[in-house]
Amino acid sequence: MSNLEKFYQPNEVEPRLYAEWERSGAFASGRSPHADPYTIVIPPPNVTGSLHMGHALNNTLQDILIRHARLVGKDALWQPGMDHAGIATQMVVERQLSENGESRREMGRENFLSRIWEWKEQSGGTITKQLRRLGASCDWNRERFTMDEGLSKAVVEVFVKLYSKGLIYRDKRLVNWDPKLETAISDLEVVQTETNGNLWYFRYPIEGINQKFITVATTRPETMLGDTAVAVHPDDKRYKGIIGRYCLLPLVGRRIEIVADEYADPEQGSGAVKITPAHDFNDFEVGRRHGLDMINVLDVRGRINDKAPERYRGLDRFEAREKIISDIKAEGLLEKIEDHIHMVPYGDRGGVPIEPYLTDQWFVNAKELAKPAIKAVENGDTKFVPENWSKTYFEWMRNIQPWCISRQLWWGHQIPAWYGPDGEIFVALSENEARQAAQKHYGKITELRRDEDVLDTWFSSGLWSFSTLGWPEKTPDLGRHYPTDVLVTGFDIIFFWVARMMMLGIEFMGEVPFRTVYVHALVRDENGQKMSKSKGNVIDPLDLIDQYGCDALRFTLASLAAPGRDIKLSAGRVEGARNFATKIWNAARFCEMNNCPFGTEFDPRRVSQTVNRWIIGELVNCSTKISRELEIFRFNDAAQTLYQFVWGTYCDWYLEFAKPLLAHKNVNIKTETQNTAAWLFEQVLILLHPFMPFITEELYQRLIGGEHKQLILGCWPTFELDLRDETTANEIDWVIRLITGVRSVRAEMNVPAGAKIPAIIVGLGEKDRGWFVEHEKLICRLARISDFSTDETIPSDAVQLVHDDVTIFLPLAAVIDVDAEKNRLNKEMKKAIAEIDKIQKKLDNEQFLQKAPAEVIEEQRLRLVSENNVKNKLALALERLTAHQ
RNA sequence: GGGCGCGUAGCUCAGCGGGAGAGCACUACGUUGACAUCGUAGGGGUCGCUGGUUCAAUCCCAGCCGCGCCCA
Repeated sequence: MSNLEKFYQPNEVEPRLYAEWERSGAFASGRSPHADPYTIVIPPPNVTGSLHMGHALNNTLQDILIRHARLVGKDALWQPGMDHAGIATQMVVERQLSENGESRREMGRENFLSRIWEWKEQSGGTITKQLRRLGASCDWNRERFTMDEGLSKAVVEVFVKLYSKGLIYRDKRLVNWDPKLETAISDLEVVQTETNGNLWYFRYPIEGINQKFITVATTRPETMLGDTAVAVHPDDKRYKGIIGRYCLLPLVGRRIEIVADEYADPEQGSGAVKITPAHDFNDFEVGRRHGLDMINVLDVRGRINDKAPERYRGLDRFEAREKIISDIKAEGLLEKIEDHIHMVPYGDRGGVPIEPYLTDQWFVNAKELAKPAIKAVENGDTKFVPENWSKTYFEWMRNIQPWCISRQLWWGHQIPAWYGPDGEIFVALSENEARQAAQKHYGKITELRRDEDVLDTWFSSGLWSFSTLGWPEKTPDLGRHYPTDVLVTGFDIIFFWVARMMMLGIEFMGEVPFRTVYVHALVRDENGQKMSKSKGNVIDPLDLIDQYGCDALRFTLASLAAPGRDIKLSAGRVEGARNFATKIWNAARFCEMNNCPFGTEFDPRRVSQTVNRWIIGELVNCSTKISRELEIFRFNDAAQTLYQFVWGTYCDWYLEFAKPLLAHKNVNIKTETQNTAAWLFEQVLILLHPFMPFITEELYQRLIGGEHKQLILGCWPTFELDLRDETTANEIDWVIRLITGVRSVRAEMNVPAGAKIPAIIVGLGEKDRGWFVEHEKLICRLARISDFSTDETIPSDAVQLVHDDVTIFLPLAAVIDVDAEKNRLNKEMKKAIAEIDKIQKKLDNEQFLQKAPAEVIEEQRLRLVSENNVKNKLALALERLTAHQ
């Protein structure tokens, strides 16, 4: 009997084992100070976040790498943590406040921030608990947060240094402005959304020519209040005569010049385009080229400000749009309205259309920082896997824009800049230093005002790869774990995060932050749709864990993680992986029932039984493959290799082969097989552990007993390749194919599965005779043969199976349908002949013989011989059948 | 418009120069003492289309058709 329950119970096992791992310090790095370090920093999830499928995939892959590294004896560090998610967090807490009728402005900055910290303590970081459910073996004692003291220090340090090098500067530029959140946001946080809108054609009167107009088309009429020019293409004949003249801006009355600029597209609309430099990125450039005024007509909330005529002031931008249209119409200046599909930029957090908005902000000179970051990928200091993603990286980096890093929020790292009364800027590590600098500058103690803005969250997460290791202190960790080995991430944050870590890592550490960037795909639903709340097709990884167990989910994600292709996830797939877990569990029960002694010394070299030697050889193959596949991040291949080996080889064949040996009366044979089965299973558990940590740990501990250490801290097997011997592999392959062949014929002939039938084997040569003799009993057992005769007298009415050089006769006089049997043999014959034709054609081709490599030719010759062999045997069989008739 | 990628069995996908593969689904049979969350066997593919390179193309190249994604 077995001590193991009939089924594996993930819900019981997972929390128990995880707690044990964590408590025992199994995740902690630094346990083997002399081993090579292996380091991964987690892409920090938002403090507001909760686990979705993308996280599940991302962290499963990281955990596989980390657990593998740990098992191969490296000093593995998986550095966990979260980022403070400036906008998202502030929104969450503000929403809470408004439910209580409070507002952040009323309570003031300090109170608001302490409320956020309170919130963080209570409900922030849900995701780190969820990562535990995923089995993530992060070194939790080292968990960091972008707003904690050390990381904040790093942020200030970086800001000050970059400022002093001129790489951070203050500038008045157009930025993406979110009127709902009242802050600048980054280009990357803007989602271009296709929208059904209109194109309004307005007629602007030309000054000095009665009743003459120039027509401009716009998708945003309200911006006309800030127009400072109309542009036409210099080659556009229609407008040649009026370049340099002025029009009178309707409703406003301002004189604006008609300028020639190639930005105006003669094909678009009327060919003339209104220019609003303060409210459009393209117009901004035109404005710069022509020295135009930049008139900002909106306030921070997107309402018309007092730069506009009185009657529009205070109107929301969309109310203003309506009013302007109707006013223009009333003046008879509305030429026409067309339907128009165009892209409207939305803020991805606030969800409202963003405005290009002219303000003073802090910028990073990204172009400068990008130079070495581009070079590092060009010369291979950092490699992308799949390699193709480097193109995306280059594309972005080579066209990089100044990075606006200031945000008009309260939650975040406040910018370490102070202003004097005259606007003089003092950037310093502390207020004290700023004061001293100011005193020096002004020659007296001067009141300073600190910049109220905070930094973009990505500014601090850009430092993640070294700030988490203790920088700016010169910690031993920094020397040991930087550069990290691999960054595992989705392609969607190559720009946000990877690029910025590259730039900042190189700038401050003098070296790339990671050797490899492994970019995985997106997880979609089973129809290939992106999962989204609005579509209602979100699959919650925690639900799948509840339903099928964590290992099943992990194994599924790993199997589907083929490079360069998105993952279509369905529950059916996870169910399959759950079944795999059950299979593993039952293999363990089998070993246990057969008293296989786990945890004992075993020397695979001292094994005598062929099937035992064979499975050891297969294991060597399997483990070599997996090591290689993990090394090159082929998670899907590694998962498949494991699945195939455990289920298709170990369970389907080896355990079946082992059954008679486990019941053998020769104690040596029995013991050897018990030992082999147990040892092999232990190796399998280790190989599986990175993918399926819970079931493997559970079985390891249950089977091997308390005094042994945990599997998580076990030792990844390495084998000498000569443990596998090809002769044995060929031998068992011959046996397997023979058994399969007999089974196949039986099924086709409708022999009842339970019936044992006799067989005659003919044509054994020296080599296969030995194989046959050794495995006869096994073949009988697995092919349900009552007994074999090697008598050369050929029975007159039998089904004939051609197997390499031998023919097997199954005397099935009673069941044989001669025609059906003829058909069967003819079908095989046809196949053989087709193959022979193909090969013969090749071998008859002079060019082939001349140009193909010798081993290819030889291979074809061998194939021809063996196919001919089969063909002759089949011919013989057909002949016999006809004779019988 | 620029860039990246994908069209291989009913579905999801590996393979990517020399014998078309896996899982799931499907069909038939099956309680042989690990496992029905299982076993055994089987059917099913002009590898999107058209050209080219090559002794040889699902694989390389070009064009086309269909479908995604990213950036403007």
